[in-house]
Amino acid sequence: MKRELPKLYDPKTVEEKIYKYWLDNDCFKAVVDRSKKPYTIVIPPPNITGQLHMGHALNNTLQDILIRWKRMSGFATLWLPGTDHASIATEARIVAAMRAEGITKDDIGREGFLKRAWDWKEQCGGTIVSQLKKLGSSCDWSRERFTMDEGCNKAVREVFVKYYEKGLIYRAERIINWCPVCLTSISDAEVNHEEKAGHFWHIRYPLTDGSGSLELATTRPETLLGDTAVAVNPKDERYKKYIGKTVTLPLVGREIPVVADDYVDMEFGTGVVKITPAHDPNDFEVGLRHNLPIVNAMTDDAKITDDYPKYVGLDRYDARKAIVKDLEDGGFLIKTQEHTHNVGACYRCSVTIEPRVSKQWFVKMEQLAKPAAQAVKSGKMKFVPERFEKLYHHWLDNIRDWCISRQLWWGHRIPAFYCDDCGEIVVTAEESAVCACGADMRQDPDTLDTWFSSALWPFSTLGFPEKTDDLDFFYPTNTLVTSYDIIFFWVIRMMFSGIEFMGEVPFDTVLINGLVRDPLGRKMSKSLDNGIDPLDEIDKYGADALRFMLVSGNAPGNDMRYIEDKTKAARGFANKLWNASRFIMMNLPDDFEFTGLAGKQLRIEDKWLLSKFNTLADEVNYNLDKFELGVAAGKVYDFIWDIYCDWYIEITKPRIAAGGEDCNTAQNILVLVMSNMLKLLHPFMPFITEEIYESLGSRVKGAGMGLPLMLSEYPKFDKVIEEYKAEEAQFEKLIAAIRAVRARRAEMNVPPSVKAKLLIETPFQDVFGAGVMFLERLAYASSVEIAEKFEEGDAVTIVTDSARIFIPLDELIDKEKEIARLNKEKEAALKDVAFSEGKLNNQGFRAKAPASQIEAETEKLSKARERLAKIEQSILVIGKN
RNA sequence: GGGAGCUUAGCUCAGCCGGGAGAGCACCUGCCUUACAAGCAGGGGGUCACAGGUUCGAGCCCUGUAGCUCCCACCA
Repeated sequence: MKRELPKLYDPKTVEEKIYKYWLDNDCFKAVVDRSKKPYTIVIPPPNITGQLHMGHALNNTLQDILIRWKRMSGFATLWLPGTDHASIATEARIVAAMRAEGITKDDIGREGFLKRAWDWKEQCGGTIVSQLKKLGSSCDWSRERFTMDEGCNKAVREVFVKYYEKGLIYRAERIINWCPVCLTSISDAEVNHEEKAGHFWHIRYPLTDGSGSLELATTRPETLLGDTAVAVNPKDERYKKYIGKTVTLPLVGREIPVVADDYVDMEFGTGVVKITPAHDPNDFEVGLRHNLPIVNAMTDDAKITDDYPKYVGLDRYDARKAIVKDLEDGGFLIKTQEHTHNVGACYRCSVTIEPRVSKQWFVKMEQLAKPAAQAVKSGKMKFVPERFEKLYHHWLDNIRDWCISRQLWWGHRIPAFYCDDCGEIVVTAEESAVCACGADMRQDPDTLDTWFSSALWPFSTLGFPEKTDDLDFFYPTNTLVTSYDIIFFWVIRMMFSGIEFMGEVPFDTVLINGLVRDPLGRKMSKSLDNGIDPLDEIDKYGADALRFMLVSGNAPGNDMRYIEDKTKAARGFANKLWNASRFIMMNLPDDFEFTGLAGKQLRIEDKWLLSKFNTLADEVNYNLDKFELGVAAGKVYDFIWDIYCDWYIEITKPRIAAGGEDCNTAQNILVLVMSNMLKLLHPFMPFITEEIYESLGSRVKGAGMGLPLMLSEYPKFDKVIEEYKAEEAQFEKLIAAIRAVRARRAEMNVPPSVKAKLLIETPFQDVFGAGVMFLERLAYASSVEIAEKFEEGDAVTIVTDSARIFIPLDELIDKEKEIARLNKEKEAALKDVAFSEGKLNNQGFRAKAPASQIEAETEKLSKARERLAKIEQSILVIGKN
C-alpha cells in the first residue's frame, strides 16, 4: 500500500507529533553509562518571566545541534534544562503588577509577597519551557531545575557558608551602586555607563578665614549638601597655601577642611574637587584616607533628607535646580559650562545609579580570580572564538569585590543571623540560629544577587553539595553556549565557583553566539518594538526552517540579522528534502526490502555518490568538532540539493524505470544515502528528518532502519568507501561534459526539445560509455558516439579536460561565430597555461612551495595544455571546412 | 581614555593550514522534463574599504589610515 505524501512539507502537522514521540520514548533522557564518554551541556537558564526571543532561539538551536550530534556519536549525553528566578527582574514585575492593583510590598509583607511570587512562577515559569520544546530542544526534562528549588537553595547556602568560613565573604560598610527605583544595591557589572549631556557648574567655596575663596567645578551640585572636604593635589603650587585651612560650605554653612590628595588631577577643571564621601565612589576613598565624616544627604529613593529643611523631599534633579538657583542668588555660582560625561544606569530600569554608603555583603575577588584566569591561560577552558579570552581576562584583571546582597525579597535569603542582644553574627546553612547568649537570632532580611546562584549552576543542578552519581559522571560539563554579553555576569563567576568548589573548571569550552538583530541591524528591543517572535516564524515556516536559518551562514561570536527570506529559503530546503523522499518512496515496490550494498553490482555513479557522501560525513564531523556549525550546515545543504537531488536522482530515473536488478541496486543506494543524509542533517533539522526516516522505515523491510532516527548512529568517515575515490574522479569527467554541453546549448538558445547527436572524442571511453544513458537524458543527446578520434565536419565543439565533444547541428551553426567563440576559449586556455607556467617557472615557487602544490600545478598545466591543443585543432578543422 | 569587531556581488553573509573569489536572495535567458514552479538548466554581476609591508604567492599574516558597530573605564 503506497502512502501518498503531500507535495508540500507541512511542519505543523509533523512537529508536535514528533516531539511527543521522542518524549514518549524517553529519547532525551540522560543515563549515567560508564561505558560511554559523557558529554554535558547545561542550559543558560532563561528567566521565568521571559518569553522565547530570537536570542534564545539561536542559543538553544546551537546547543541542540551539539547535543544531538554527540548523542548520535555515542556519547552519554546530558542537556540539563532549567530556569532562573531572576530576582530583580521578577520582583520588579510583581511590584508593577501589584501597583496596578494599588498594593505595595509593605501592605502584604514578606510572606505574602513571596506567595505571590511563587504563584507567578507557577503560572509563567512554564511558558518558556514549552517554547523551548517547540524549537525541538532535546533537553532531559526529567532533570529540569530552577535556581530556587530545594537543591539549588542548599547549594547556595553551602557555598555562602564555606566562603564565609574561608574569609572570602565579608560584610562591610562600603559605597555601592544603588538603584533608587529598584531600591536595592547592584553590582558593578549591573551598571551600564552611558554618555550623557550635562553641565559643569563652577562654584566658589569661601575660605572660612575670609582670605578669599576656592573655585571648583562639579557636575552634581546637589551633592554639596554632603560635602565634607575640598581636595587639591599636594603638588599643586597654586593651592599649597590653602591645605589645612577650611572653607565654609555654601548654602549649608558647614566648615570643611581643604585636604591634599593625589587623586586630584591638576590639569582638569580648576584643580579643586569637592569631596562627598557619601555620594561618590572616589570621594569615598578620599574620605577614608583623610578620615572624613560621611554625610548622607539623600534617602534611598534619592530625595533630600530632612537634615536640609529647605530642600527636604526634593528629588535629586529638582534639588539640583533649586540649589543651582540658590548658589546663583548667593553669588556662589561663577559659571555654567556644557559638559558631557558618563553616567551609570541600572541595567534593569535604566535609572541613573546613586552611589550610596551602606552595609552589604561582598565576595572577596582577588584570590578567586587568579585560578579562573589561569585556567584559560593554561587552556583548560577555551573560548570559541578565541578573541573573547581578552574580554574575560580584562574583566578578571580589573575585578573588584562583588557586592552580593540585594534589598529584595525574591531570591535566596542571606544565611546570616544577627543577635539583637549581643550583636553576634552567625552564618549557617541551617534554617535558623540561636545565639550563644541564648537569644533568638534575626536572619538578614536581604537576598543574594541572582548571579550568585547562577554561578553554581553547572554543579548545583547535578546534585551538589551531595556527591551524586550525576555530579560524578557529568561534571565537569563540556560546552557552554552563551552570548557574549554575559561573559562577566556569568561565565567568570561559574569559572571561579567551579574551580573553588569542585576543583575543576565547569566546562572545557565556551561557545559564544552573537546577537540576532533586526533586518536593519538594530538590536531587537521592546522600546523599538522591532522584536521578531521566533514562535511566529516557527508557525509560518516550521522550527526546522528557523533553526536552519539561524545556524547557516553564521560564524561563532558574530552578530547576525534576522532576514525572513533566509528562513523561507530554509523552508524551501526542507521541502526539497521532503520531495526527494517522496520520489524515493513513490518508486519503491510495495514489498521493497532494503539489502544494502552487499552483493550489488555498483555502477560508477553509485560509487561516485557513496564517495561524495563519505567525504561529506568526514567534513561535517570535522566542522562540528571545530564548532563551525554554519559551515557544516552549508555542506549538508549542498550535498542534499546538488549532489543527491539534482544529479543522482536525475541520472537514476532511467534505471528505475527500467526495473530489474540494476533498479534494485539504485533503490538500495537511494535509500541508503537518504537515510544517511537524514542522520547527518538531523541535528540541524530534527523534525523533518525524523518524520521522513519514520515513513521511509515503514516503507522498507529489512535491517538498518531502526527507530528513532535521533538515537541512530551519526555517519562518519568510512575507509571501505574511500576506495571509490577513483570512480568519483572519473564520474566528475562525465559531469563536466554534461555541464559543458548544457551551457553551450543554453548560450545558443537551443531548447531541450531539440535533441542532437553527440560525438565524444576521449581517451576515457569506458567512463563515457557508461554515461550514455544520462548524456541522452541530461545533455539532450539523440544518440551518442564515442571514439578515440573523429573525422569532424561542421559541428559545435565543446572542449573539457577529458574530452572533445561535437554537436553536428548543421543548420544551427554559424561558422564564423563558432570560430570566434572557440578563439575566446583559446584565449582563456592560453591564460591558464601562462598562469601555471609562470608559477612553475618561478624559482621561488619551485624552491619553497610544498611538493603537493607543485604537483597540483603541474597537473593543472598539462590539463590546460591538452585543452588548448584540442581547441586549436577544432579551430583549424572548422576553418578548413 | 582603553579594547574588540566589522568593511567581500545589488542585498544578507560564508570563506579552513596563505595556493586562480563562494552561497542564498534579487536580476536576465530558456524549460509546466509525472519528486519538488517553494522546481530545473544556464547567465550576468566583485580594485575582497584604502595605503604600505612580509612572502615564490595575501581576501586571509604584519603596520598604518578611514568609516561603521559594540564593549570596558571613578577625571570631579
